[in-house]
Amino acid sequence: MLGERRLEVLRAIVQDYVGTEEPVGSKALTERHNLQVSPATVRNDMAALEDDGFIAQPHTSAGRVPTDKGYRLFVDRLAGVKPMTSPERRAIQNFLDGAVDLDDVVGRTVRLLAQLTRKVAVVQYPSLTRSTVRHVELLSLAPARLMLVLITDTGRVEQRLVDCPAPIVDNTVADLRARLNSCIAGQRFAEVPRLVQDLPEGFDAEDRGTISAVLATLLETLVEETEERLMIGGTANLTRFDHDFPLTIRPVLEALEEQVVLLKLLGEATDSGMTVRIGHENAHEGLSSTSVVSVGYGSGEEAVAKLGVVGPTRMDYPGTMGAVRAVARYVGQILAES
Amino acid sequence: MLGERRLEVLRAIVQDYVGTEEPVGSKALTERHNLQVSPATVRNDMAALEDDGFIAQPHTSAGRVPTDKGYRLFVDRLAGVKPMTSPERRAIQNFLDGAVDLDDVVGRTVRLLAQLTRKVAVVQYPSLTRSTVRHVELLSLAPARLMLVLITDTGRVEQRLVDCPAPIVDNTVADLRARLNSCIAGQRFAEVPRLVQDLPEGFDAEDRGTISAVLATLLETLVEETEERLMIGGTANLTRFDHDFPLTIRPVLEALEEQVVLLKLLGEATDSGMTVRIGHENAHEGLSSTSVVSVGYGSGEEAVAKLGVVGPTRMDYPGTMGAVRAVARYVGQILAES
DNA sequence: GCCTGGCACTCACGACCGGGGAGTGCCAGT
DNA sequence: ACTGGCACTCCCCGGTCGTGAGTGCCAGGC
Repeated sequence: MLGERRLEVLRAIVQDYVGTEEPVGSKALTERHNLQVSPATVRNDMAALEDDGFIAQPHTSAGRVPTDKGYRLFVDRLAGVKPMTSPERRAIQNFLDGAVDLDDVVGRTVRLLAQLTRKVAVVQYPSLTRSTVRHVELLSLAPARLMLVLITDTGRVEQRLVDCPAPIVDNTVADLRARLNSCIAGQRFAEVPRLVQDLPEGFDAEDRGTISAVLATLLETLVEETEERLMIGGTANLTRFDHDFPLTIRPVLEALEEQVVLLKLLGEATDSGMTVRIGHENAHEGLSSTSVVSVGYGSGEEAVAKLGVVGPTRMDYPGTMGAVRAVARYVGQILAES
Repeated sequence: MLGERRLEVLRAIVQDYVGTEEPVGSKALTERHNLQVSPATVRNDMAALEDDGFIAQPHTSAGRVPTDKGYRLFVDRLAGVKPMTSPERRAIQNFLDGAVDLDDVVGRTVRLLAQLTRKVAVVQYPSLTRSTVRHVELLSLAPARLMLVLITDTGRVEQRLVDCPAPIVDNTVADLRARLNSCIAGQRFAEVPRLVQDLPEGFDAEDRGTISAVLATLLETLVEETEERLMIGGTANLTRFDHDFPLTIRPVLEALEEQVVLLKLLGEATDSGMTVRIGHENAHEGLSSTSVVSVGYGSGEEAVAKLGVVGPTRMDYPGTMGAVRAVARYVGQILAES
């Protein structure tokens, strides 16, 4: 049962608080925003908003501060996504265009996001689950030792050593390489296990053990590398908001070092659209006074990975969301080109 | 002109200060360490040490604190390297033994160092400059597009796309691959430019452009990848000593994000033995109240890369140096095995 | 019924103050 | 050359107090 004006008051409180970093009072509100009512009226609205849990006061007779719930309402109903200006867009594109390989793309993206949002940036490497195999290479390093190299369409390269149960001749290796490639090149990872299933049958019995070892390693690589890697940056920005939370910076840093936590964090984001997790909505308690803005990105229609930023709950949501969305788009483009 | 006892006093001051994190006074010193003299005598020594710039007092009539110069003398002449206990050694070895590939080795090393020293850990990827080529692979992705994959003896894999000036047939690719490998496999990177110099001459004129492109890319890769990558971890440990430097943590984080700075930092370390850079000895001003302990590591005799930790100048130097040295040794072993 | 101005009340914050204590420098004595 | 004594310095800690922003509530006006 929130009146239109009350929502307006909440919006004003969020905006002012984000700007000033100080609890905002009724008088200041009426002055800065032209709500056409008196402070007293605003006070009534504030009392109501507080009853509903959207705002809170740090101490009796201090100004009001938005709660997690208040921010939630703000992002859901009151705030749009602030689009980037065209100079900004150009800067993003220019910066990302200079990348030479996948590591560089991810590295640049992290730096860009961190700089743009002045927050901690997290970028997941493009996932292999939805990727396709570009090429598989087999090299014999020693009579009974092979190296398996897997190249994906996102430009990622993975290599594994394979110890063979029996020596294998180069011709067989070449044969296996050719068959493997004709079998799975261009195919999605998910399809690979099915496709290689019958492969050993075309070979001599003595080589089958080796073939199986190779295939086992290949499948293992596909699974293992589905556990994503990620890159983070901009941790120095944590100090930008630490005077509010001198105690909180520690658990945040700790959480950021645990890849598992971060992957889960990004993973929670729904595939389509942007996800904003505010304060206690984050499962990890070290992040209970931070918000996470994340979005999927990809070279095609589907998202192949996620990226996002971690900042204080008191953040400029529209601006941050705009930056995150813009960066995600351009990274997608870059990946599609390469 | 420092008497034996004065050195002893300095050592005691450093040890106490590192332990208590508080300026240490003459009385406390005589109590905790059995210097067989009275506080007054110690005061005289302290005055002399202060005149020589080894210690300082934060305020008049507070205790003394070691200066950078004091720490320097301490590590140079007063402190040994504290060896790890054998359970610790075993733990290190066990932890590192579980690594599956190079990334994993480096990742584990960073975590281990950070945990062991409770400081920020920095580990450089094994350098390619002294590495040897294990294998070069060439794949044709499209009629006029090749992929070059370089595999090193340290298990590192680099790939590059090569756009060919003219289409090239698979046979030629295979031929080139074979010749390249027989030419440079097992050779040091530094030798490669000389070795491949005459390679194009064995091929048809029409393919020479492509061959040159491939070789150019190969050499470029060797150079580019000599610019090292590195991994850092344990930044959460910064908060462990930040109550001393609440202002300083920011520039430290910033310095840590600049790979260039870090590489230079590690690079300064001499190849043999451990290097300790104390406070202002570090070129980067953001690190002027931190010390860096670094050492080279490698699979053979020579160091292929460096690793180290960054912590407050007030650190347990013997213990830290012991941990760093031990980790470097075991990483070297692991690399040699793989 | 909703909005407004007025009013008394609450508290965080910063300034000020004063005692206690750890530490120092110096000096005279052994 | 070392020691004990002594006066001095100054940080730190706790308590007090004034100020000001902000609040809740109430009575009155549109």
